[in-house]
Amino acid sequence: MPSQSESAESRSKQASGVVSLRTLSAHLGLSVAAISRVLSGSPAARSIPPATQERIFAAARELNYRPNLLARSLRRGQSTSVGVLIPDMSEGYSAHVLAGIEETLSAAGYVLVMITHHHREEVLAKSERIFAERAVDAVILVGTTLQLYGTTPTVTVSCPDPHPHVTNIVLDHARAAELALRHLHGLGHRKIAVIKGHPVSSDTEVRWRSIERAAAALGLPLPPERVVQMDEELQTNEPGYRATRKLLGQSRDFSAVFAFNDVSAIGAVAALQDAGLSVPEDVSVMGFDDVAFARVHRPSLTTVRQPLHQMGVMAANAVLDQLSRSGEAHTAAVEVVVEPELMVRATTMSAAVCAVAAAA
Amino acid sequence: MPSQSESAESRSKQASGVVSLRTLSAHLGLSVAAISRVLSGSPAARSIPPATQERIFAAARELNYRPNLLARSLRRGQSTSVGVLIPDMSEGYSAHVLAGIEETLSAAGYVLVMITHHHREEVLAKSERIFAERAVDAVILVGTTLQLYGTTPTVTVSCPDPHPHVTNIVLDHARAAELALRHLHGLGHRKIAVIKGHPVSSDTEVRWRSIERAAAALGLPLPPERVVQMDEELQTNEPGYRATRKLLGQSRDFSAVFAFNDVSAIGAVAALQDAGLSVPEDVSVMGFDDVAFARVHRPSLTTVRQPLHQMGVMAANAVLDQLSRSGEAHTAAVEVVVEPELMVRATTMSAAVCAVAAAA
DNA sequence: TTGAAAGCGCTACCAA
DNA sequence: TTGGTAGCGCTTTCAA
Repeated sequence: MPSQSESAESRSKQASGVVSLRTLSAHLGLSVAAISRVLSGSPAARSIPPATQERIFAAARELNYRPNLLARSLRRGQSTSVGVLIPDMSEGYSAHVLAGIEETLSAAGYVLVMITHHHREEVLAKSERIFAERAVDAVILVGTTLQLYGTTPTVTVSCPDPHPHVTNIVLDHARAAELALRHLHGLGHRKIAVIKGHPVSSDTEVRWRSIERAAAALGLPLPPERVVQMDEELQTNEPGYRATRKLLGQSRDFSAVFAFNDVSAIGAVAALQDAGLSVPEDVSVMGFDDVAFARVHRPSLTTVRQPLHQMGVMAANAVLDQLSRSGEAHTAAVEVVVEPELMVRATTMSAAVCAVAAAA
Repeated sequence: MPSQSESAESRSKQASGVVSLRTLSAHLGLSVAAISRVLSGSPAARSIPPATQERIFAAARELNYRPNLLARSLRRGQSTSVGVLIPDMSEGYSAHVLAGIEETLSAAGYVLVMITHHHREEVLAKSERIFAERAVDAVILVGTTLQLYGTTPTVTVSCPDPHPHVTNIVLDHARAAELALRHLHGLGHRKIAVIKGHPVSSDTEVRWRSIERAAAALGLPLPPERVVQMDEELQTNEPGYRATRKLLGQSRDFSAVFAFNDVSAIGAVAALQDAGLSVPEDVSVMGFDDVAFARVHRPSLTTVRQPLHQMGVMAANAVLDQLSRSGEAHTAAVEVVVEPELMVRATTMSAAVCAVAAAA
């Protein structure tokens, strides 16, 4: 009824049907400020009587009020959004990590600003602009060479370049290589071939160095003719297939193949079979990552499991943690190391062992 | 040098280091309005001399100016963001569609506001609030029962409920069923078992009805004992494995299995093999979707291909199309029908056929 | 050709 | 306990 409110109401473009604080203000005869305090859960709301608060909540519900987060973000200087830079999203590795990130951050009310770069330099360069324009509160990089975004809190997953102000979630690569090679060694393998990743993959270098060290520790030689590198970053089995063909051309003097990841391991199995070898009877194959189809594939794939989903969750939590105490001194460099796990399946089991396992 | 600019400068919180139009204004001695016109590519910029424009661009580059899209969105009443509601993102189907959406929309300067609902009712309900608060310009629903978001332009992919104002990208299910059954029929199969999808999957009903019709047209009976339904929505091979076990318990009188999707087809292959049957010698198996591992799996999976990536691209383009002519009358209901494609691979080839194919 | 100013919806400061 | 109001950074009329 207050005519003053009426005029405020008509001044606004209510024809558009958007319910703002002004709409509620006119409806309730209360100030915009009071309503904002109550609905945004501001600490200042404590000084407003419960009866009034209830009236405000009721009106908000009735008129279906939605705060405009763009306006809130502009005012508060934070957008409750997090930038995510990832090579790809339609393949296993990224998808698992991304799911963990998404789940955690959206539960906390955040929204993702996702960029998939497909390892293209121009997209990486553009990412800074996009994140800045959208005013993301933080950035998560997955499997990507480090990009720095000024003072924006940054968390990385499996990024090769450590940096004093960036939290990095990394696998214990030394342990991973040890698990894999020790397992093969334990099965009696002494001549092990290795498929290195494509140079563009962020884990390629560190993985290879870890394998070299673990092999040396076990006294396993890694002569050049038993090492091949993938010629493409494609997330299909083809690069692994081709790499294994090349390997077979260089040498047949090996009894096990340690592939860069699961998808290339599947390609390796196919190439070995096409060459008339059987897996695991003639050659054992070991994958890496434990993506969904590693278990599903026949023969099921022995692999070193990276807890990818959990790594996504950890990255998201690291972001939330940094954002929650953004007033404090810059946190020291953190490297969160996660543990790999050996998943023993059919591709490293002899037929006899398989039968026993199936019976169990 | 203009002291007036100086004061404008100092009034602002330049200590924060954020370069806004005001910063540029102070730097250049030009009005905020003029700079905005030039940098935002407004048509009004044509009335500004090239020399001045160049000066403005130079300063923007030099000071690394980034427009604040939050502020722009607030002012313009559109956010250049699109909401995407999807069951899951870490499995094949959604990931392929999502990749197409992401690729297309991010090339157009849009950002996604993604919600994964995992078929949980409360998340679906919450989605409206999230999209409204973030002021998305449009919404894309993937494999989800229709949600209506007021006047927000909406495009759906594989959604069961047509609606007069919603563009729906759908597969030609009749054609898909016909392709699959005709192929099996052509191989001589007369007793075909079917694994129906879980009731929660948006394609389950329409897929089943199409199969019934195509089977009738070919004179193929579908007795209840040769039909099973998946008991879970999980995107692993397990529901398909269990369904096939159940099927084998009900009947062994079939020579082919048409699974609901690729992942359940893989489960079916495993279950058949575990029951001592070989694929495709004893039983042929047909999948649906053609996700990445259908080709990679051994035996490789014959399947009905949905152009999932392309469907994502089409959905994104439909959104862009609607947004570009938002002044015009509401476009009529559109149903974009995409064509399935039969991918013949090993699981429906007899050993003899396989050998021929491998030689080719 | 350029600038002043209103205002998008919100929050937070300062008064009352 | 409540309200007025400045202002986040931007675009866009309206004037000059």
